[in-house]
Amino acid sequence: MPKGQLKGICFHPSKETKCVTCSLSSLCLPISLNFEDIDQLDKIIKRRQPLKKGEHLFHQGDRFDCVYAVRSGSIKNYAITNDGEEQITNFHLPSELVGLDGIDCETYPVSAKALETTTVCEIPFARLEELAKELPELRSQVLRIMSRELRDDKQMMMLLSKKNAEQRVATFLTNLSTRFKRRGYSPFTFRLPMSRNEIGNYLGLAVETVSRVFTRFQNSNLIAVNGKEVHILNMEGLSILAGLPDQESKIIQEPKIANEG
Amino acid sequence: MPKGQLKGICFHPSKETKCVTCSLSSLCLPISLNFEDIDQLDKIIKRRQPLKKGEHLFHQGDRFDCVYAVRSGSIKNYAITNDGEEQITNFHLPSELVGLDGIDCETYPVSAKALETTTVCEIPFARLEELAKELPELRSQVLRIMSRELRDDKQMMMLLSKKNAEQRVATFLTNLSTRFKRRGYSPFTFRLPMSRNEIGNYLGLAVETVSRVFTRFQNSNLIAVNGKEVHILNMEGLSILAGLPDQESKIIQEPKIANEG
DNA sequence: AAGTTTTTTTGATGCAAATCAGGTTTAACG
DNA sequence: CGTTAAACCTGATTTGCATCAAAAAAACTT
Repeated sequence: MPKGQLKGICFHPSKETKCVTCSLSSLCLPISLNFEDIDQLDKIIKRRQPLKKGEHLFHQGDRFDCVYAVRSGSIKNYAITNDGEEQITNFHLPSELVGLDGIDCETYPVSAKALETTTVCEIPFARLEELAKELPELRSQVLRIMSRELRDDKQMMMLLSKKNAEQRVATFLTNLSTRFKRRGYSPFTFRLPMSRNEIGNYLGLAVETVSRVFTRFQNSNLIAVNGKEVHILNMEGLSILAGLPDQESKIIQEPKIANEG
Repeated sequence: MPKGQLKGICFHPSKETKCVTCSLSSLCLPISLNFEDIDQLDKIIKRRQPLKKGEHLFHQGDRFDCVYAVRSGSIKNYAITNDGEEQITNFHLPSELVGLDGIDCETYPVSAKALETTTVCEIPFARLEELAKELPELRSQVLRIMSRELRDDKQMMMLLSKKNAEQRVATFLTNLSTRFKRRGYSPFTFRLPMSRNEIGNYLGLAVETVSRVFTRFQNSNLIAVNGKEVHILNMEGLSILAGLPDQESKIIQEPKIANEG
């Protein structure tokens, strides 16, 4: 399923890769940097030992010092709520940045945990800010990434406040599909890195509901599921259920009212 | 109820104020800038004519060019969903920045509408980026503000996926109270700038439910409501219902597991 | 490979909140 | 100022999903 070496096993990550040769650079921080600038960025980045499934990148409350780019595998962000429950706030796939919501904090506001064997690039934030002084492109790239995350969060808020169980799961699957596609994987066939429980937690649904919706989707030939393996059989049907993407909704505008400026 | 001139009526905003003399500067962009730097920031900011209730600051789909700081009044952000429904994504009070989620977009991804007579400072984003080149403090302030919004969004996601109707409304009221307090208003007595409908929309509840919860809170002497006027009678009770703030939750940590790094 | 734990699935039941319906109050406006 | 529309409240009913319970499947252990 993986194309190229996206998911290549790298036990010596330090010597293995540089941003310049990284297949993810077109989706990650280096976007829109020239070769020289990428090289400068590269110098401040540390490649860490791969995390095993269940290991933490950082804990809620740890001193904030770095942001991380996922190289392979996947990460979940979660917080512990007042009543001691886990609440998942995000899943991160390769090329995505983890830890941005801690920038103005002493400590990370959430924990980050590997869902599978995962490699990351560690970016000391202080040095990133230093470097950003000289590289306007890098600066605006950080802003763009954060702005995108803001928009994704608003989308998530809409999902949680307006969509029913089927729409939520359909949105989740099409969203994952899109992200896999951009990373060079098949948009139709992929392996879910997270459990049903985690999907439910993230989507504001009970595990049982997630399971039931999966079964229903299978019965109506939208998808075929085998454990964590998912095949999307009817992408259009799934997309319609999910609620069409943003382009469409932009056409629909609120009718202008009399007292309008 | 307002203290000082926070909510002062200003029909000639252009000559009226500069960041240096603005009572909100300690909450807004100029934070941590010295006098000279504030002056530079001031030069790129335009004070617009006040918006009347219901007027738009911008529409979803308008070309993105400026972010705005609310000076007085309040703004709601909303998007139109695929099925033509309005979905409110945020309310903005004085000193808060509007439009940050459009930074990496051609166009604003949401609309912004005045909930009452509202004055804003208009900040052309291109010029802000220019200025940020020379002012590292300004740069990190923008990052901090965005990072904070990210965290607020995660909080909102938790509210929407885990909290029941009473907890949502309690959270909403205590949150507003805190924000009013920081801005120099009473945390116990304030006027809701938005309708029950808008509260429900934002909190993922039906209008009727919001209304019922208000009544229940009133019956249990947590608050006294008269239309849009709210008095908080038992702040502690309300806070407990809302789920205690972040400090508490940081103490509770997930028990470390065997396979931990 | 047998045993143990965890995850997933399926069914039955209960409940919180949505929806529906009606009445009341408040705001808007000619 | 009176008329109309919008916002708000309250009760009755419905319903989607959570919860409870328990079996089946998968994933670790030894």
